[in-house]
Amino acid sequence: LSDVSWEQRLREAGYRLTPARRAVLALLSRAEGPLPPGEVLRRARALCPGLGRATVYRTLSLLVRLGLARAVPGPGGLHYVRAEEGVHRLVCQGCGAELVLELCLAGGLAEELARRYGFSIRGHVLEFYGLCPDCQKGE
Amino acid sequence: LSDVSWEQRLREAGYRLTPARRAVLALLSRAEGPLPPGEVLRRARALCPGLGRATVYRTLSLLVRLGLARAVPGPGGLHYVRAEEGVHRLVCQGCGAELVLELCLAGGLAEELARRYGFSIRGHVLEFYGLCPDCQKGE
DNA sequence: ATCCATGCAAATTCTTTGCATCGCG
DNA sequence: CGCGATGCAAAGAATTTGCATGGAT
Repeated sequence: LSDVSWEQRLREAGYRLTPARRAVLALLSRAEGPLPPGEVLRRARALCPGLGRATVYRTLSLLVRLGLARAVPGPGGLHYVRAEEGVHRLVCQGCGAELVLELCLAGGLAEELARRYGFSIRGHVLEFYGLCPDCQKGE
Repeated sequence: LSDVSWEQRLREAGYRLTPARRAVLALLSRAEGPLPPGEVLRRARALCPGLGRATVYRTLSLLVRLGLARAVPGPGGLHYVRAEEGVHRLVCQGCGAELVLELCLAGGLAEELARRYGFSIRGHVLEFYGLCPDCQKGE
């Protein structure tokens, strides 16, 4: 998804394209991983000075509703990532270390689910949980 | 995972087996899906009257650390499920409706990840996000 | 008997809401 | 211009922490 198609999707759904939304959108695009709302605010202010906390929350939940972003469990609550077709992570339960995986095996499955349940599938999350080599020692 | 093996795992890790922990453990076992902490408290009090809110939070995060439970994104924050080998859901981004899926396709992959990254894999989450038939109309 | 775990309540942090104003379309 | 979107501040939830007490081992 390019930034342009994001903007189109907002418009299609009847929402306005504002500096605040552009900033959050752009920020999530560049982020290297899931971010908590507070961090989204901090970083987005570089792109949109004076941005308010409430707007970040409103924008994040709008983006999730539209399928442009996704919430994943993280330290201290929900973290947000740009919704690509799939999110694939390997997370250590000991230290929280996180690896982004390059695989994808859910494509065909998504189609079957769409058929079977009538869902329009927008994306998926595949996360593996375990202990990294270091944390296995401490166990 | 049976309740018994949960208890053993707590002990192995050097933690005490208390009524509060037993209650939360038992509750998650019977739950039909992920629950928010407040709901865990409400239900667990049936099994352990006088259970405190703080204890629920402490217990949930302990269970996650030990790999006995897992946090997933839900309305209003994190929800918790008993960690089985895998969690598989189909979630509507419009209304929050949730279907539990019976499939599993991650088994072989887990082994490869263990080999490649040295992780000890304890479980996984596979979630599909989209719009249910009803919410597609409103779009 | 020893400490870990608990319950309570306060402190802190996170999220939502109300409302006047601003600015996109 | 009109109405949706914003920022601020206050309200409301959710989560964490400190500490004296109770209970598991």
